[in-house]
Amino acid sequence: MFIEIMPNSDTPIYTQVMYQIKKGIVKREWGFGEGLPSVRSLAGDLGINMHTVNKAYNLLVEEGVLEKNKKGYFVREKTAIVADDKLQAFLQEKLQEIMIDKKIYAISDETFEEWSDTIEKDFNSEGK
Amino acid sequence: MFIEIMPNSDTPIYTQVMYQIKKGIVKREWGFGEGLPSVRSLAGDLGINMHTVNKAYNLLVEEGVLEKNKKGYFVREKTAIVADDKLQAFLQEKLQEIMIDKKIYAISDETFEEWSDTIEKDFNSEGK
Amino acid sequence: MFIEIMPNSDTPIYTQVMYQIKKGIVKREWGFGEGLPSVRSLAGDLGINMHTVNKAYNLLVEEGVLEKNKKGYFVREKTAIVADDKLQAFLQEKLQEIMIDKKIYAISDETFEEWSDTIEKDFNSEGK
Amino acid sequence: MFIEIMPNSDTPIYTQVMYQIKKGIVKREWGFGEGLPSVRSLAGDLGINMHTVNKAYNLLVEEGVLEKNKKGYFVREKTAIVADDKLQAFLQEKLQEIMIDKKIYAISDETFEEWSDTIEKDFNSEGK
DNA sequence: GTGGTCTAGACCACT
DNA sequence: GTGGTCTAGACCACG
Repeated sequence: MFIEIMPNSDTPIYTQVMYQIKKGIVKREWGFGEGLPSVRSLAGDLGINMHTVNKAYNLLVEEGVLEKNKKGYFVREKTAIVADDKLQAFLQEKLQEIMIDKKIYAISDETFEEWSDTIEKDFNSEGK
Repeated sequence: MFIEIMPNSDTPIYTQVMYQIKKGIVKREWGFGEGLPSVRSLAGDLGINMHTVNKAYNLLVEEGVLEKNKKGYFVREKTAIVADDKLQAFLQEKLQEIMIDKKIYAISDETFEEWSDTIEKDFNSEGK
Repeated sequence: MFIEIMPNSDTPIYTQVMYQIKKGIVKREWGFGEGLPSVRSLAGDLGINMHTVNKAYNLLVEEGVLEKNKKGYFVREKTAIVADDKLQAFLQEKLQEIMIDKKIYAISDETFEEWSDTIEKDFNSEGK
Repeated sequence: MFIEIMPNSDTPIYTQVMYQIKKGIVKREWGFGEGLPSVRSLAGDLGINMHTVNKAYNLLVEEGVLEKNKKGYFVREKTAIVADDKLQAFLQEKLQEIMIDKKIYAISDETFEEWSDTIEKDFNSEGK
């Protein structure tokens, strides 16, 4: 799996790590039940601090995406990942924000579709 | 126009104000060239800090949504509002995040459509 | 409120802080809705690190005991504090452990009652 | 005797083993003076590391619950098992924590009694 | 002034 | 070798 971090993005690093891991799961680069790299090794690979990775992992546990045991962190079984009310509200809010910006900046449906397709294709592309 | 602020949301207040204003424009509650409430009065109405409103207004000027002159802030002509590269990248990133969460939490296309429709309807509804 | 930390205890400091805060709520030294000391000031008072207090506060938010907004951390309304299954299982496990030790070490019911009474009295005593 | 280990519990495995053994003694599944399974065989049965069992056994010797001789580990005579100050303090602290949580989460006396009864019944039930 | 993020580095617990 | 805890200190975002 290729995790890319943009240190200068407005998005906090731990959030980026979270999404990159979720993306890896979506792309099936990590199967259910599979173990993730250790906190320290991933931190080393990405050139970031251990605590930052740790925070990302723990938040993913809270979200129900990962689980941890005494050996480390693992991808949880798919059946267990469910969006609670708070997360659904969060997604709806985010969706509304995008739709507002789409209107305000007069981004055409075509452009928007194009973006979606590119992302979707990325999901289905072979991981590294 | 009704601006609703959720003080306990994770979204910063100035961001909420920005989106509520943009939404007002989308809903045509504010026409192009129309003046916005003064920083002080809006802050008073919403019960928030003057600096917060000020920040929201100024960021909207930066984004090209508003313009400022000696009399105050005004909605800019529609033709002038264009998303620059940075904003486009930001929107694409946000779109990717939603799509990742949609997949991870196995949110059905139907549910997603439903959300979009609700938001869309809100855009076309009569503002209070 | 008097928070006492035992740096040499086996119990992690953040756990101690959590229980001291809950105890303060039980003793009604902190009312519902009341604000807690800032992360940094409490850390200063206790002579511990800011991050440790922060962790305690955030875990209490997860547990539903506190809530946070942009101004800081607050005691949540009592009605909202409910033990979920995991927490109930945890308490039952802990209860079983105590009962096992009670039997093994032949601690008399009288001694045990005495301990409970002392703790209960402490709950009802005037805070600092 | 049936020793059940929950690998995903927050409680360290050696602690779980310790309590399961104490529980076995309470349930009189192991009489005083009786020998315990060898470190290797128990570790094998439970599918855990030998060192982990070893640690549990040695800590129980320290606590005065077991004694060790050249032939292995044995349940010590009941009269010899006494809680020292440190252990008493530990139990009182644990008791206080449970009582705090009971109050905070508004767990009723009835529920609590029920839990105690269930545990007590387990103590008196026929072992496996 | 409040919390949030990130880093660097140390020591410990568990298996 | 894995994660957990704690510290010290810096910089930033928010209101």
